[in-house]
Amino acid sequence: MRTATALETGADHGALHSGLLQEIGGESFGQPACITSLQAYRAKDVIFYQGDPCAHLFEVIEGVVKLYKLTPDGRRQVTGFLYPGQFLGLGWNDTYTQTAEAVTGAKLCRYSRDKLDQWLMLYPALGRRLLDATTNELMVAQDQMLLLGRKTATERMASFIMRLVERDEDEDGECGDVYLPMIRSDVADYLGLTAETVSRILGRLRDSEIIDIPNHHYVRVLDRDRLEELAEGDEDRCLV
Amino acid sequence: MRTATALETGADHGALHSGLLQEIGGESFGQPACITSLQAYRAKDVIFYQGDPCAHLFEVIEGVVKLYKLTPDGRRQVTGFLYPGQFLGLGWNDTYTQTAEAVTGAKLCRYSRDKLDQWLMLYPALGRRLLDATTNELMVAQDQMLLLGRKTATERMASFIMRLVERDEDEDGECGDVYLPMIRSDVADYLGLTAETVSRILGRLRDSEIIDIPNHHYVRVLDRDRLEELAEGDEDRCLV
DNA sequence: CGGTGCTTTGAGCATACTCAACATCAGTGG
DNA sequence: CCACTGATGTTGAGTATGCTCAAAGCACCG
Repeated sequence: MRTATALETGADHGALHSGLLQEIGGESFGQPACITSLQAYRAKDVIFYQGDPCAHLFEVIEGVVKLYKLTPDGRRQVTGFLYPGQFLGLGWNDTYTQTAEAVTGAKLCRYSRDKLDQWLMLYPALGRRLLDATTNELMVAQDQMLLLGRKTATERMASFIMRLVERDEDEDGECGDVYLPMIRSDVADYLGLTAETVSRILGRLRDSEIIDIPNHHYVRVLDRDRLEELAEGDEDRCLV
Repeated sequence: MRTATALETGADHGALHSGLLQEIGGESFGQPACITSLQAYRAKDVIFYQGDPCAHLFEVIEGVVKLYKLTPDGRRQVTGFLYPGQFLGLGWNDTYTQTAEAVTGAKLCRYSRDKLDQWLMLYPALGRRLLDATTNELMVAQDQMLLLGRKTATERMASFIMRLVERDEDEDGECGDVYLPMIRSDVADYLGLTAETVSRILGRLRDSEIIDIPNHHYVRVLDRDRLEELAEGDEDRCLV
């Protein structure tokens, strides 16, 4: 397990992207090194398995990570794709309740759960930061429940693309193509569909000239308004 | 056993069930009254609407509350049924992202969000309590995503009943009938099904002698092992 | 009693799935 | 550079699960 080639570039950790530590005062805490270390993963490396004892909390610094759950007979539900600034291993259990796997090459900041527990009592701002991150994940999860429980395949795809578009806009005002680092079956397992259906719907959106698909890992949005309508599901619901 | 009737008058509030205040020291904070007040609701009363400005956080003291989201065209997804000790209005937004409605008569403790914000910086244990509650909700939400995205109608119903059974066992070691305060269409909107399908599956579970249904609001589990198998979905998947 | 709201049951249908074939792409080694 | 390989993506035909629509059965309550 934990194939993770963990290229510990532990030289310059601490400072660079770690929102968590910045929040509670950057380097000024004496030994940040004793609580944190930077880990590097290649695409498809597993960061932890569902069921592993969980001693760490991770923060994505760079790259994209997917979280998923499996049923005993192998069906899979991807519960989220995590981008820089998001946390893995939230949930203070003995073991992880899902598997985390790098989608792209990724760098994660790793925090000791024990230390974090202690620090939570000392630095309220740290607790506040974690609480905000967690409530945010919770609200995203609730949107996803609506998507999985009540939206059609087309609405799910449209919602998914719209979210990525909005993420890019928030991030860097960029309005270019949307990057899909994950493969079709990952998208399918995230949206509660099959890979075939994802492929078909993308094809239909392309034929309707709502999007263009320059290659398998990029989508260009041609008609944002129409896509948004489809995502919200206040209209026709289907296509063609 | 949580009968729906509850509606005692709030003469002796303050002390009784409020986990949040107990955690940070009970009455010893000077004016707990300035931050908290006990509210009573009847079944079907709306506590807040999706879109309302949100000035309060609520804790269920007694009764059952449902949370749901609506699409523009009226489809509904129930995101949770909340029991005593659980919080409504987690998520620090300007407005509530879902509607909260009492399923049974209910008593809620209401906290001012502004005060809570201040207190979070003063009392780390309070932040810790909220963080634990939120991560717990998040993990339940992730289980629900697996249910909505990848389980069959029968597995969804079995999972739902099993959760209620386990809740009752944790609560009071009780092994009697499971109480379903909500109506069929609430269950349907929680499980991503229709009321008809919920009814049909319950009927089939009854015919298979896995459960008995003494009346619309109670389910007796006759074959717990078989129900658990169905819930986990490692076998046949269907029934009959 | 006659409502009204909830539940159950049935018949037919639609959406997304399954299974299968084929196309395309990325990486590898000759 | 090309041929080979395995992984990924697309497309088609037929099917099944759960939905829609409709009607009838119940329970509760004035």
